[in-house]
Order: sequence, then structure tokens, then C-alpha cells
Amino acid sequence: MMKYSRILGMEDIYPDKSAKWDYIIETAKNVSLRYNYRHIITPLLEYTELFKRGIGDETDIVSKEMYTFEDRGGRSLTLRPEGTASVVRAYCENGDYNRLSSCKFFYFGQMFRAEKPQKGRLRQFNQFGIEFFGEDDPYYDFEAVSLMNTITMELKISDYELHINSIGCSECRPEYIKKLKDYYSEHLNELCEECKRRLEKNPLRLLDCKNEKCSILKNNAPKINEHLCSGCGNHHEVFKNYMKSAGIKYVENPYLVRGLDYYCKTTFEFISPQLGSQGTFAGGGRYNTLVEMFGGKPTPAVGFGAGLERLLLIIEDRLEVKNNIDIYIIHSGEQTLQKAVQISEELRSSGFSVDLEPGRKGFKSQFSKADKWESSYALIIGEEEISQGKCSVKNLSSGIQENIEFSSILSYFRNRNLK
RNA sequence: GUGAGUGUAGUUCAAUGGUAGAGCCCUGGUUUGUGGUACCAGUCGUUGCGGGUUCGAACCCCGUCACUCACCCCA
Repeated sequence: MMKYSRILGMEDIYPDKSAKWDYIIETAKNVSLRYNYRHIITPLLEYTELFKRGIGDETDIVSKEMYTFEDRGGRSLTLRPEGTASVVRAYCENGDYNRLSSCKFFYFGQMFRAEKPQKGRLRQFNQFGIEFFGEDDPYYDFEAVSLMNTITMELKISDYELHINSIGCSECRPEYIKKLKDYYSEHLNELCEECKRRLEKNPLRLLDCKNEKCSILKNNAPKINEHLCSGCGNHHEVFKNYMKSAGIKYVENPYLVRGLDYYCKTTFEFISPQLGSQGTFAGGGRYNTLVEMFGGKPTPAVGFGAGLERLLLIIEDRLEVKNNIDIYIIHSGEQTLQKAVQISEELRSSGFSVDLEPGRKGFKSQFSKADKWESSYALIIGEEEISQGKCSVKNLSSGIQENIEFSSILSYFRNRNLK
């Protein structure tokens, strides 16, 4: 029996999965660069206060899900539970708000939340995300959604829904929340226990209770999109117009409220039916006051986070990612092995993926290994070949084998357009 | 934090109180220098752990640990 095991909620991603993982990352990175977003890398640890202020003291993430500890100097540090707060901190700390390269960012990274693990939810998980700083223009809300939509399409994910909503701003939201509270207070005894608490603590959350009675109440509850101020209402309309002209399909979901305190105006979620109860694989929205809250120059912003593990769950059974090698070298030991090693090094330097095994195994076993690695070619260097100054190349999908001079190996493979 | 379910070979799973088994994987052979397909053979276990009931427990009971799913909340 093994001595050590993984920590609960933290997983190992083995090569059969990691090829698809890398493909997701490559896709996200390529799409981001095409939208002119630039890579930002921030630390895994931040002062605890950053997340308390940024995400909100009362949120579940901060109140019970953070990995927090003291360093040797007695300062409270926290493993980041999400990406936005760190990027905003970096943006403020950099201070040069006019620098061209400091307004469009994308990031990858591990996040940590001490929740009970389940499908699509881990304690250490990975997010890809983008953040845009500097404009309140709804075009950028659209750009964020469009960027994620493009990634989703390029990953060949087709059965998903994009839900959008506006949750108003500091002007119109308090008024709406008052109306919502008034409405639910009239139906207090019809609410489930949980919702009675929500009414005081976080009234917006009343809208996504799954309890049957509460759902019925929800249908007649005041809807936020009917109570937006003119600024927010207009912002939302312009946002939707961009979506329509780009042909991005969406579902207007007046019940979409998001759990982090900093959001305002546009919120959105990408939802897949594949993921069980954790359907959201990307979510975000606008946050116009966070930069200021962190002591920066007042700067509107918009962004989203996407869960890499959730994306992997969606594509893993449906998307084939090429994961083979170019050339497997087969030899019969001794001098042929020396020659094989020499050639493998040359081929690798020239960009081909090459493998071989030093042990003296039969050709059958070596061919079988070549097949298991799904090698495109087998390069055979045996006693016969050496004595003729040649080697044999077998195309493993067609089965065709030919003899070539040692000196022409590189040009042979270069002309075959591998990869 | 709450609730439910599951722990058997490397892996996926059988075996409903009476000798722990199969597919896949792996190794070898049919084919001594040619892979994939086929056929043949072989290796693989303190049934998560501890206790109890019983002539006898993978199976029933209690405890414990681990994992999974769900609630809450979120990516």
C-alpha cells in the first residue's frame, strides 16, 4: 500500500489528460492575444486584507473558504481564491495608468478554496481570466464575452448557454433591493428557512433558490432589469446590440446574480449541461469601483474567470488532441544503439519528437512500443542496415518501408511535413 | 458545515453467508529482424482499516478512514 496520498480536493493531471489541458491553455492564450490582451502573472499569495476588501467580508469565499495563515513575521497571508483582486492590486501598484500595455490582461493560475469537493469543484483549481481597465463603455463588456465565446467555440463546445443580466449600480440597485425585500417580506411564511436568512444577509440570492415554493415566488418578484436607472438601462441595451450584431446568442436571465461583491451593471455566465450541478464554466462582469476601493485612480473595469478543470470535463470525452511522436528508433543493440542515439539527438535538435529504448529488446517489442506511442515513423537501424551504410524507414500508418542513406535522414523527414 | 452513496488485482467491474473471478493493461509465445488484428499462455489480492455476530463474512452489525455525488456557494 502506498504511504502518501493526494490532499483532499487537489488532483494530479496525468499525461493522457494534460494534452487536452495544454490545448485549452493554448487556445485561451491564442484567442486572448488576438483580442490584444497581454499576459500578466501575479503571486499566489497576497495579504489577507486584499481579498477581504475586494471580494467582500460577508461572502462565503472570504468568510469560510480561504486558505489563510500567518507568515513568520505574523502577517496574515492567503492563497488566492480568485484572480481579479490580485490583478487589480497589481494594476494599482504599478501606478502608470496611462501605459498602453496596462489595460488589457489575461492570466492563468491556481486558485484555492477550502470547500467540500465535488464534480467540477476542487480545492486547488485553475482559472483562466481576463481583465480590462479604463473604460465604462459597454463595448468592453461585449469584448470580454466575445473573447470567451470564441474560446468556447474553438474548443468545439456547442451545447452551452450564455446567460446575461445587469445588476445595476450604486444608484439603482439599493432601490431595487428595497423593492425585493418588501416583496419577499410580504410572503415571509412561504419562504424556506435558508431564504429567510438570505432576506437579511444577501437579498439578491433569494432569486436563485431552487426550493419549489421559493421558485414560484420568484416568478412574481420584481425583476432587476425593469428597475435599472437610465444609465444602467442604456448600458445594457448597447451591450446587447453589440452581441446581436456579432451574432452571439444569449439568454437574458434576470435572476443571474453573482456572488462577489464587486460586480455592477453587466454580469454573465457560460453554462454547460455536462457539468452536473456546477454548470458554470466561466463567469464575470463589470466592476467599476474596485480599483478606487484599492486606492487607485477611479477606473472602470470588466473581466471574467473561466474554470480550466470544468472546461476539461466538458471536452475530455469529445475532443481528440494529437499526442503522438514523430519517430521511434529501433535498433539491435551495441554499435547500432550508438548510431541510434546519435541520430536521435540530431533529429531532436531539428525539432522532431523522437524516442527509443536502450535495452536489447526484440524488434517485435520495439515496434509494439512505437505503436503504443502512436509514432508516425519507425526508423530501423540494425546490423544489416549498418553494413550497407543505410537505415530503413517505415511509415507506420501505411506500412510502407524504404531504405535511405544515413546522410539523408534529416531531409527525408523534413520533406514529410510532420506535425 | 449538512445529507446520501461507494470502498474487491495496476485499472474497470463480478461474486447476496460456503474454494475471491472476468475484461482491459502488462509479460511471453504462435512470427528467433517488423507494430496495429487474431489465437494461446503467464503474472497480479492481507476484499480500505479495526472490532463484533456466525461452524463459516467481500457479503450482516458497530466504529473508523478514504473517495464520490449532492446541499450551501462558486470557476
